[in-house]
Amino acid sequence: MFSIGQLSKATGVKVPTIRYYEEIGLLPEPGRNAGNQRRYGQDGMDALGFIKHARDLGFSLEDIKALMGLDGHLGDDCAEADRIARSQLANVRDRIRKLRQLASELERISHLCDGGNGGCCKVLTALGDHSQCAGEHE
Amino acid sequence: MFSIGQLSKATGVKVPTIRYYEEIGLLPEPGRNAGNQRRYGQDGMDALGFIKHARDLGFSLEDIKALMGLDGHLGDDCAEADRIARSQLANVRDRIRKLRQLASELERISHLCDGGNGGCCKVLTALGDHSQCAGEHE
DNA sequence: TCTTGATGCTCTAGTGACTAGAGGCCCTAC
DNA sequence: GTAGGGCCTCTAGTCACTAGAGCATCAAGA
Repeated sequence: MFSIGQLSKATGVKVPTIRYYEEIGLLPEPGRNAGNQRRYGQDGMDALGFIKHARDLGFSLEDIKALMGLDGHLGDDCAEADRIARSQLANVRDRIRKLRQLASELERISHLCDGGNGGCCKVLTALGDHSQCAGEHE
Repeated sequence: MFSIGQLSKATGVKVPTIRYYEEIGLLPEPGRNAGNQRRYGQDGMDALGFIKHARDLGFSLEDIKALMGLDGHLGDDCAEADRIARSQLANVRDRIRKLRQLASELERISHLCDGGNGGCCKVLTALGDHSQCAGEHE
């Protein structure tokens, strides 16, 4: 049996966050000891590990709830789990694409200040004027 | 003079968002007409354009507030504007790096389901087990 | 056994950047 | 004059936590 603090250390999820996951129904309510403190078994550890990993991969708590719901009847809903994973992948790729455009524009803006005091300060002007941007962003 | 709705259409910032920016002191309070409705001049339009563009570039409202504060005394604080822009660039690059790792892991996980029913369903298992991951993420 | 300090408990409120809705007032065009 | 769209304020909700208050419990050492 693990205390909430041990669970936290083992998974890297902070204590208040664990209680929050329980509150919103993501993590099943564990048993309590005589002093009303939470006591977790291996299943609680596994569930929290699943959540942590999926969160690190950028899944929303809503998605994770759906994924965990599938866990009971795996065979049938493999397609559903796959769908969620693929949609998350598309999401991540889209974010990368947008961020690349932002980075290139920020580079352009930063270079305006390279010469020291000479061409300064075009940074604020560039930020105020989208028409100077090479491509579309957002 | 523009109404809040006209400003919204021109800049692409939603009406409640404009009021929100005013509430938090990012956008200066405009004048009002006889019926207590906001009326903006070109300066309001420019300020909102600046905010919009900087938001699209991923700057926080806090950063934008700092950037706009510099506007009055540009010469001196070019260095500060440049510092904020560069730190934002570093930030974006870091997010891209992390997202690339996530994408590659998500690709790996998605491929587990490629064969249809054969190897199904490893997706949920993979999500639950970080030790299967090739690299570090987050 | 007693004490001490870490850990645990519940509850409320705050974060950032909005978004939604209620209930009412104003403006413009017909 | 009236219809309907736009505008007003205010409150509360979103997501995924985070912080703090004020108190109870636990484990280890004296």
